[in-house]
Order: sequence, then C-alpha cells, then structure tokens
Amino acid sequence: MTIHDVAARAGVSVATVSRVLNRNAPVREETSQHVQDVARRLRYVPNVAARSLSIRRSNTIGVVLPNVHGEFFSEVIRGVDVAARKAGFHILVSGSHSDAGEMLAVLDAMRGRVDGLLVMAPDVAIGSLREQIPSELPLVLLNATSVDHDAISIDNYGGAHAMTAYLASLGHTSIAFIKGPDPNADARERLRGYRQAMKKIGVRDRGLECPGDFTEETGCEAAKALLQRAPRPTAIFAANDAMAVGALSALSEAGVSVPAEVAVAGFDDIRVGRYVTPSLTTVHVDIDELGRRALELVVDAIDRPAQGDRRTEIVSTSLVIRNSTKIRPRGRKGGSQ
Amino acid sequence: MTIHDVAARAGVSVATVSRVLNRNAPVREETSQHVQDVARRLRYVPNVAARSLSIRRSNTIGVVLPNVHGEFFSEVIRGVDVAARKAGFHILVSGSHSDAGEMLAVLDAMRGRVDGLLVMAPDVAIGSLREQIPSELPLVLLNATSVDHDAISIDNYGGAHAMTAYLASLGHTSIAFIKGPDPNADARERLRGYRQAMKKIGVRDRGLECPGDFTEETGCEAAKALLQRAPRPTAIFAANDAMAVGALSALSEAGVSVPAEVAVAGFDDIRVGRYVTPSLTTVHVDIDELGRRALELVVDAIDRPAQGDRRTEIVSTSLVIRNSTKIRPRGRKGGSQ
DNA sequence: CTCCAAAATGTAAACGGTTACATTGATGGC
DNA sequence: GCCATCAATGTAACCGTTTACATTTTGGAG
Repeated sequence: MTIHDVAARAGVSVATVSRVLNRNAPVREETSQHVQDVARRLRYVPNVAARSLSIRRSNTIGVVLPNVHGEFFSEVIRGVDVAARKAGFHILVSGSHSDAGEMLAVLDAMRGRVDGLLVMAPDVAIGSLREQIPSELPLVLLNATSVDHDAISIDNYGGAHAMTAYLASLGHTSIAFIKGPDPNADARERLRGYRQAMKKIGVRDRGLECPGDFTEETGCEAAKALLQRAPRPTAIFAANDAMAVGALSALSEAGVSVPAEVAVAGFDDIRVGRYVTPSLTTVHVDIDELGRRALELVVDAIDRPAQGDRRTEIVSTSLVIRNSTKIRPRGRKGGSQ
Repeated sequence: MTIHDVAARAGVSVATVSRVLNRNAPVREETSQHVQDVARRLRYVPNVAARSLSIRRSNTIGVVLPNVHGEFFSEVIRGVDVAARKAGFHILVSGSHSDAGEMLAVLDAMRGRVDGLLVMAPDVAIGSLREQIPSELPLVLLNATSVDHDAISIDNYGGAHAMTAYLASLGHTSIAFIKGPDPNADARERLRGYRQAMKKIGVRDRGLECPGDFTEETGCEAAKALLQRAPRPTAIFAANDAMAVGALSALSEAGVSVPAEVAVAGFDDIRVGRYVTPSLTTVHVDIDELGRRALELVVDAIDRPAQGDRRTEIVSTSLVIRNSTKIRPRGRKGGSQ
C-alpha cells in the first residue's frame, strides 16, 4: 500500500496524491476529495522513512535526561510530551545516564533520527557536548544556563533566596542548608540563593551547610548530623523535597517536633509533600511547564534556525507555606541559640 | 556526506562500504580496515531514514502509557530505556493519555515509525486496540492480562492476597480496603486478591471496601470515612502507596496512632514510603524489572514473530514490613471488633 | 598452464515518498 | 480568434541505503 497504489486507484498521478495529503499546492477541490476518499478507503498510511528521506526531516525530537529522580522525571516528560503532540512532533526519549560518556553515546545514536535535541545535563561539562553534536542541530539545554546555547531553567536562585528570606522573616537566623550534589547546576544555584539571603541577614556560617545528593537518605543523615550541633539550628532548608522528607523522617525518629523545635523546608513541591506530617513548606516549581516551554523552544529553534541571539528562559517559582514552618518556634530563648 | 562519498574516497563501491559497515557479507580484512578508516576520518554517519526505507525497519519501539502517577511512570521508562539501549533500540514515548481516543490517535501517529509497541492500557478495552493496529506489528501489553495478546504484568492478585493474609496473621480481622479506579486492571486484581484472602479468614463484609482512584487525596478521604465507622477497622490496606500515604496523613491529623490503633499498608513500594512516619508496610514491586522484561518481550516478538503461543509473563512481588503495621494492636478487646 | 569454484567486489534496481519542471487546459484581454 | 497567464496535473529525478545479481579476482586441482 503505497502512494502509487492510491494514485492508480484514484486515477491521478502520485504528485497529485502527495499534494492532496500535504495540502501544500493547489488542487481542485473535487480531485482532492476524491483522492482523500480513496486514500481512506485503502487505509493508506504514508511511509515515514521515505518521507523523512525525501524532506530530510523526521518530526522527532530527542530528549536526553540524566538519571533523575522520580517525580521530576515524569513531570518533565509529561510536559514535553503534551507540547510535542500539539506541535506535531514525536519524542525519542533516553533517560538514566549516570556519566557523560554514556550520554554522548546516546546522543550519537540519535544522530539523523531527530530534528532537534532537548538535553538535561545539570552536571556535565557542556563544552564536550557541542563538539559531539552536529552544530546545525538545534539544541536546547534543560536546567543549565549557558551563554552559548539556547537554554531554559528553573529560577533556582530566586526560589532559594525567597525561601531563606521567608525563614529569616519567621525569626530564624540559624538556618541550616542541605546541599545538592556538587557538580549539579540546580544545586549550585540553590546554594547561591541561600548564601546570598544569609549574607543579607548577616549570617556567614559555612558550618550550617551540609552535604547531600538529592536523595532521602542524605537528607536523613544531614538532619541527624545537624541535631548534634551545639547550638542547634532552628530551621533546615533542604535543596530539594526528597531530602527534606528524609530530614523530617530523621527528626520525627529523634523525637524533635517540627516546626516547634525545628522548621523544615524543601524545594520542588513534589506531590507527597502535602501528605507527610507535618506537611512540607517548599518552593513550588511548575515542572510540567518547564518541559512544555523547553519543547517549544526546540521547535522554535527548528522552525527558525540560527537567530543570532540565544533563546534563554527562566521558569519562575513560588513559595508554598505549609505546616513544617508555619508555627513560630517558641520556648527556646533567644532564637539563634 | 553519504555512503557514496565514502566509497569514492576509499576507492571502492558503495556496496562494499555498506557491507563493511554492516558486517553482513565477506569482505577482505584489508579492504574492511581501509573503509572503516575512511569512514571514521570523514565522520560518516549513515542516514537513518534511507536505511529504514531500505530494510523496512526503524529499530524503534513505541511506548504508550496512560496518564500514570509519578514514581511508576519514571521507573517503567527507566527499565524500558535501559533494556532498549542494550538491545540496540530507540524508544518513542508517549505518556499522559486520559482517554482511549487520545491513545488511539497516538498509536496511529506511530504507525510506520516503530517496529513494535509497548502499550499500557489498564483501563481501556483492549479489543478496540487490535483492530486499530496493523496486526503484523508486535504488541505487548503492560499490566493487562489478555489471552489474545502478549502481555506482562505484576502479580497484583498474589501481592494483595499475601498482604491481606499478613495483616490477618497479626490478628486483624476488620481489614478495610481502599480500592483503585474501577476500570483499572491492576486495581481489580488487587481487589480480587484482598477479597479472596478475606474470604479465607471468613470475613465477607463489602462495607470494608472504600472507593479510591490511586491518588493521595482519595486515600485521605477514605481514611476519614473509615474513622467514622461504628466498629472501626483495625487495619487499612490501600491498593497503592499514594493512597496509603494519604490515609496516614488523615490518621495523623485525626490523632489516631499508627500502628497502635490502626495498621496501614500499601502497594508499590514507592521510595517515599520509607520516609513517612511511620514508615509504610507495602507490597514491593520491581517496576524497573517490569519495564525491562516488557521491552525484552517486544524485541523477542520482533525478532521471532508469530510464534503460535502467546508470550505472557508475571512479575512477582514481595512483602516489605515496616512500622505502619509492625506492632500488634493492643488494648482493643476481641480483635474482630 | 588451464580451468573452475569460491571469494570479493561492482552495478543498478529497489525502497516510497517529494518536488522541480514540463505539460495541459481554462480564462480573459485585445 | 490568438496569445499570455495561470491553475491543475503529470513526469521523472532525487533523497541515501541495501542487496540481488553480475562480474572480476583468487587459489588450488589437475
């Protein structure tokens, strides 16, 4: 069942059938109808490979993500997927890459299969990417700001700054921060936002910063470690919700009441944050929107290539105040102790 | 940069180049080396579309999922992705379909683009699928058992049965069940396992079953409703972890102690279950493995088509006992009340 | 050295679309 | 009635592979 069959059956040439199906050239209405009828009757479906070969375009976008934690992953894909469907593109997905080499291999394998790329490489040196990817292939970076590439990311700095300022406004000055993985761009920006806000309230104690890697486990450990500190921090701000949940769990186990003794806040606004006890104050991020806009950027880059200026977007965040910080810490003389 | 350029540069014919690159016909070692060198030097990458057109195969598998909750989604994709990479396939993903129509549209759009299909349609009438999909296209159903299709699913029945039996072994007889969405195949099987186990211990009270739709919200509501019941159930078994977490949250808010007054159990073993308080007893499912084996099934179906017998697999589950059930309920005279 | 089978390589026809260019037919101005 | 113009359609080249078949080369037997 090829376009030739349809043409023969409809008594027209293949060119006419092609024109009818693509609506890209004038065809008499009557002819058009007839061809469409025949095509439908024959259940004709154009051969994608042949079409791609001819027009040198696959209508497919490659989406490459690192080994990223659950909620975030699915939400991004969802956003990308919906936007792609709307724009008439398919998405070729590859997630779960732990190292740069693996990622480059995947990018290589996608060569020629995709019209554009959406790459999330928060902790990969971007430099090595471009030289590996054909430079004419549109590329949008996810959650990694870069001056030489189109990119979109969350307002990590702003969100972390706002949360820290909010905690300070509750009277906290000893606000601990559980960091994300060192090389991760999101993690770094969040840390920067926290530090800046701390500086603003006149606290410069690097001892308040604990290592973490975005998993619940490290949130747990960090919280336990913090409880040992002599002047115990009155607030803990984790660089993401997973760690905040881990911290809550450790605090609960240690019998420390939240938020009365220690306030806790996270970043991301994952679903479950609403259902842990106490419910988690966090920085809300519309991940779905991140994915959607990222895809739109790629499509734009494909449709109108090589605009001199870089396309760069930032998705804004907002604070979500819940019970893990709500009540002012009491009973503890001189808040900073 | 085409195969012709490589051939010209290497002083051989295109056929030889093709044979070298595909290693599917005898070529003199010396020639082979030379051609490979030239190809590498020229950074030649075969045109995928042309190749697909010629061999009528895309090395791509379509993965179609419904609008499924976070953790599950990402884990499945991860498993599928890893297995696909190993098998040399790409995956064309489309998630987030709320209704059957949308899904059929997507399947249609994938026509010709994929060599096989992995479809999760727990609440779609399967019948309508097959007639829409070219029958020669390998299709594997995810989490939906079917006699007429290759399929793989979780041992929902067994897992639910085992969990219910475990709760009973702790002395509970009044075990409530929060159901999943009615048309969902997983939900139905879990309910069946629960009922069967309840029957075995001689309890047949349909009043113990509450509606739910796999979201935390409905878990919350169900738990609240259950607390109103005159003889209050001593255990709540939710058809998935999200609802169990919702229930825990509602119980905690109502000041009901878990597991002392009410035991709670879930199904899925999502990460966060370890970090809620109390940590959640649940049925562990290796979703990653589900995805992996599902993909292997499709690949197998592609490589060796039309074996008369259906390929059907079931991924087993296991109980994970944590604190939400651990302590025997005390103080309550005559367990069955 | 000749001859033949087997191995290595080349030639060209698919694969199924799109589209530049050619052709045909209709329309209207003169 | 003629010709320019333009809309509608047809013809065939092209996109970059793979591969059946043809051809050349090789090596060993006789």
